[in-house]
Amino acid sequence: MAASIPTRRRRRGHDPESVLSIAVGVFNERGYDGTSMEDLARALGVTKSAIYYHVPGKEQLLARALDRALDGLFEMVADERASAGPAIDRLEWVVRQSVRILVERLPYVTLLLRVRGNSGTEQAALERRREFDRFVSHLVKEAVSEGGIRADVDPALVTRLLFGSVNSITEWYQPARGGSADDLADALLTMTFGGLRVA
Amino acid sequence: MAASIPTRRRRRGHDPESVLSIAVGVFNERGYDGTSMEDLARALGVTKSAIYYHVPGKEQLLARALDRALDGLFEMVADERASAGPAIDRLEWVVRQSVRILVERLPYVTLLLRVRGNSGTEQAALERRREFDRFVSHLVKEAVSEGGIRADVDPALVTRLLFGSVNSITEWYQPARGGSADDLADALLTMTFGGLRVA
DNA sequence: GTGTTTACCGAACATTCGGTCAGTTGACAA
DNA sequence: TTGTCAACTGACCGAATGTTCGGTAAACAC
Repeated sequence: MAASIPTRRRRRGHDPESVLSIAVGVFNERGYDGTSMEDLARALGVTKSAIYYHVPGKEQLLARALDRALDGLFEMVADERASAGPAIDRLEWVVRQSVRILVERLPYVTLLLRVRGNSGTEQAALERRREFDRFVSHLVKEAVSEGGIRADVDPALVTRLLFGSVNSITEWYQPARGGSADDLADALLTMTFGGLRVA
Repeated sequence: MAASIPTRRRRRGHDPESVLSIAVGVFNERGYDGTSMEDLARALGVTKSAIYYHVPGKEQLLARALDRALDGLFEMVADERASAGPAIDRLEWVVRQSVRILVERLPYVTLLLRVRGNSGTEQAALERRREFDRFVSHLVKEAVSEGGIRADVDPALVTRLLFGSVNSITEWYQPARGGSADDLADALLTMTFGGLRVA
């Protein structure tokens, strides 16, 4: 007789990681403030109080999720490819990597982009995000002054419009149906760097 | 004397309109779900219960705000300039008008773009919004097949990236400091239609 | 077997939520 | 002077909120 069929032997069981990933999913569906611990409990298949065995509370869940997104962005900025070479090439690389991170860590970045600063946790995340934005903005300015980007546009404005397009990916991208991160980045760079209009 | 026509002398105080515009401001600062009626009361300088003298409740406030944004978009779509002429020109016009509406009705559109469908009110707004998106998406497809827009990009994808850029305006535009809606639209169309890169 | 740990439940906590209602105020008309 | 009425207050309601805590069944270690 087959000694031990290990299926369903072990009790299901959550850990902080699985709680986080499921919670972030619900946060993105209903919004952080619109999500109650009861909602999370239902999604996890446990009672409210069980959540507190794995994580300290709702806000910690948010903090961990936001860090996961921000850490990705800052790891990229630290890469030498973000600091060496022609600014236009660095910008293209940063845009491409941003799309990659956004797709890889989709739920976490989605959550980050919806943060409004309602708590200390959110304000801290906003400040880190602004630091990233400043980095990119500086890059665009360099690209303009190096002649890689047309000079008849305001660099700060272009940065915002460009990353508005990048960040919008969180609003509609579905990993199952959409193309790869590279395909996305190709389309985005074609439009913003090359232009849509047929000459 | 036919002076029975009531001279509209108003006492100091609020009306449904002023309550709405202040409420939408708070909704955009803290998020709809993150805003309590107590928060609104504080911003209005009255007690919670005074709000109910002017409006039926919190969700009605949201519904009215969302309609104000959506009505603007659908009025534009109904204009003949959205339906007649080369698709590339119609698209440019729609983008330009979208920017204009977004700037004119900034707080209302901002609120609309953050709706996730948590209630019947929100779901109804989402459905109207999707209808608008479908209109624009169709316009891009036409522009591709008419040869106005390069054919090596997926029309649906381009629509999303393009309007991701447009919609991002709500995330950072400040009427006091930023340029006019026309300036914004110029920069946006320069980037997306003409391309950033110097040839 | 016994003891320990893991993962959870159910009840309760104080607080806040959106909303109701009887009553008050003060500007105005008569 | 009196009455009207728009605009508002303050007390309150039941429900929902995030969180705590005592207890417990199952899995594991010995």
